[in-house]
Amino acid sequence: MTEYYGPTPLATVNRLSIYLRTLEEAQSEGHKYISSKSIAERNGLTSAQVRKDLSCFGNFGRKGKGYHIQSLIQRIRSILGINRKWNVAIVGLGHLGEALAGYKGFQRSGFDIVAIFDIDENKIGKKYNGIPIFHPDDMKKVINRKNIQIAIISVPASAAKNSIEKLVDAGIEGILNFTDVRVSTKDEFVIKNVNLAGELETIAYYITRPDWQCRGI
Amino acid sequence: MTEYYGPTPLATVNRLSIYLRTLEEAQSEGHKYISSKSIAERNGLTSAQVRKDLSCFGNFGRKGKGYHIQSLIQRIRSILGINRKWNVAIVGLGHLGEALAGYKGFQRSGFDIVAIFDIDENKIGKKYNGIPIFHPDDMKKVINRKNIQIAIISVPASAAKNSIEKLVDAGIEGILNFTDVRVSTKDEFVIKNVNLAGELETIAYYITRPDWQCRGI
DNA sequence: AGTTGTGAATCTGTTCACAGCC
DNA sequence: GGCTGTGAACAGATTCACAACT
Repeated sequence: MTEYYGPTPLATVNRLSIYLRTLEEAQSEGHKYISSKSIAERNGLTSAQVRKDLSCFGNFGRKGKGYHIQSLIQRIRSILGINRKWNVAIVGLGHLGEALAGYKGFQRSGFDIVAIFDIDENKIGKKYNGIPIFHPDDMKKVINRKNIQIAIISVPASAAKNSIEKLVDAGIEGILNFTDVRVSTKDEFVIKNVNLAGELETIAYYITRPDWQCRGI
Repeated sequence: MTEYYGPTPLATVNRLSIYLRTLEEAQSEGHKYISSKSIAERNGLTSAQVRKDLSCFGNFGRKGKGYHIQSLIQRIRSILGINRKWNVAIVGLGHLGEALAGYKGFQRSGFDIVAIFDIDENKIGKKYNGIPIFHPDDMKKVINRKNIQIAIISVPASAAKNSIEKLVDAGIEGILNFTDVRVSTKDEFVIKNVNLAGELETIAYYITRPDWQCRGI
């Protein structure tokens, strides 16, 4: 029996979210236990990979039986750190910002969007989807007062760098960045970049080169 | 000199989009040449990685000088398959669908959104952002008539599986999937999944475990 | 029989370090 | 001196295969 569960592969962390959704799905189908094989099949993975991923965090399974869904859900939520509430801000209320502010999936994982920042004077002081809108100059104040840990950036590329600096200055802990801008920083925060055009470009690449096959990416 | 540029690492393909944006940025700053070191620094990568990535596709650089920006942009666009137009459909005109339909970044890379599908009778026959809205039952007809290669799925999870099946049946070549649903398929199409809640969950994980350090993800 | 957990083997991707060219 | 391109070394992630348990 292994006692030390050391640095976890980044790839494993990314898959935990997928496992969580699979478990919730299996539970809603009325299952009590699920095997690594079933988790794998539902996601186009191998069962060995599922077992190895989960074994990074402990011995959750029962041989011959599989994993107890209810308790594995709790475990994964705890591992991911979503067995609590997170306060989230959205910076930039364009189309994308509106979509993210209205996205139901965030609430379900314990992410509460509690503030929006935008430079449009017509929006400031009002609410969108029940969420108050502030001027970016008030970022530090609002982030501290509302105890916001994570920000989602959906501003135009030209405003991105400045927004990130302001957020870091305000003491934000994590940033989900939807702009093209990439920061290389030594500061103490976590940043994850999502490049929407890049996703389509990757698809175009694989369509163009069907021989170098790679279906699910 | 290597003549065969074989199966390219998936990770490399993903970075090509980043390089492309970096090159466009450097060009707009007035540069003619750029070194692998500069590309790397702008993105928090190593210069060796940039060189190795680019060397997958040919010898584009000039020793002692760097890469000619203008021609490297053309090369990468050609490699990615975006030196042409792609016709794209959006399936599901909720908040996210609207955001994607209005997203400027797609146009810039040659992705034209030419059709939207939604079940809302009040929307069908109208336009959003100048893009005509159709009933999903007409998918096969519209996709063929408008020569659509790629679809973006932003429907509720409950409708996702059906939408994917309809798209594949209509002969779609690539799908960008924003729903939780994962398909494991043997069919001849490329699918890429983007999990928005999962992105935030990964951030929560790394905030919760600051010791297992990993800043830019 | 069915399934987990895991060491070993394999595969994939990154970094090093330097020859070769400008 | 500066920079690319790349083989070799290294690190990371996946798959194999099987002992152990129910």
